[in-house]
Amino acid sequence: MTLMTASADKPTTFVDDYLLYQLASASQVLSDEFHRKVKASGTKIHVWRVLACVVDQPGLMLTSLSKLVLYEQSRLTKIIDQMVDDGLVNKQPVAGDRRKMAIFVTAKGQDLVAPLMVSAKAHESKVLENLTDSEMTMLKRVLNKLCNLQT
Amino acid sequence: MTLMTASADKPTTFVDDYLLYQLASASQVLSDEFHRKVKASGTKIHVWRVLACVVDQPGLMLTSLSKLVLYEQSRLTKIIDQMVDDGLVNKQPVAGDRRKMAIFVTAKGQDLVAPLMVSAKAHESKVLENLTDSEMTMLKRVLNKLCNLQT
DNA sequence: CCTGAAAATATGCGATTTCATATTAGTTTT
DNA sequence: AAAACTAATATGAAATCGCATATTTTCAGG
Repeated sequence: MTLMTASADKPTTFVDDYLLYQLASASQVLSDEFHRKVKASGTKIHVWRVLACVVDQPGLMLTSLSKLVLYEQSRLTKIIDQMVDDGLVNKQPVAGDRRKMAIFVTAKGQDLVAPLMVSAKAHESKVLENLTDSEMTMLKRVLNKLCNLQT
Repeated sequence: MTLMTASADKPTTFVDDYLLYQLASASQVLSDEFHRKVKASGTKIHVWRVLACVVDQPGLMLTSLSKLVLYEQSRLTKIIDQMVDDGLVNKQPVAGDRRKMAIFVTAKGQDLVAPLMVSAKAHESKVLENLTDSEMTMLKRVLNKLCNLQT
């Protein structure tokens, strides 16, 4: 039999042994925890997310960035426009294709995101303290594997 | 040194080795995949989510259910009210505390959710085919551990 | 090059979500 | 047993999101 993942004594309910629920739950619980700090610092969650991604991969065009950030394109367009207004990022036309816009972080955006990235890594470390080294390594490896299955 | 999770050759970018991003990404990518099927069947995502949870743990009051479903309370109130109108669940006053409402699935709700749960498990199986048994076991165990850390 | 298809981004609007707070009910303290 | 506190749910207004679609530009075939 294949479905005996959880503790064998109590008959497992649906959601507790359903991978997509477990992923959503772990993601939400842990993210909410950190998001409280982000909000406390006066930054909106989506601004944090976008900045972290733009810093990570500067110069992406909107569509690619929307895949990285995991936000739908039209939503990201609106967020970016707002962030441009706020001086956090800028849109540069791409030479050779006048449709494309490359997104870069500004100095102001850098200043905003830098401490948050430090804080994010600190929070992550705290979370990971609860796992063994091998658990952590395997978790990250498996998560990456899962992400790259997308059909 | 502690932060060497990803392949040691390419200098890892921030998000790719950041647990909260990996969790969010895996969750979104895999959920979106299944959500396409849910939408195709004409059911809203949040209706699917709530039904699966109510079937799983019938009779929870709104607040407890909102924690299980991972939806904010006032949002769940509105969703449940709509679902009551649609005959998918019902709210029963709880004896002994007139504030509380216990949520149960109706026969119509059952009929709607049953095939989706089968489909969900089938989708999960397909996803899990890409992992070894020990990877799967450990993944689910670690995810549960992470969820229960919440401060 | 002209036409039709595809890609990248933008936009309008309806629907959903969130936030703060109201309301009602139970609990505790004195 | 009144006052103050806490808990459970509801509600209204503002913000956000998502869908469908428009617009502009590039690409591919004949």
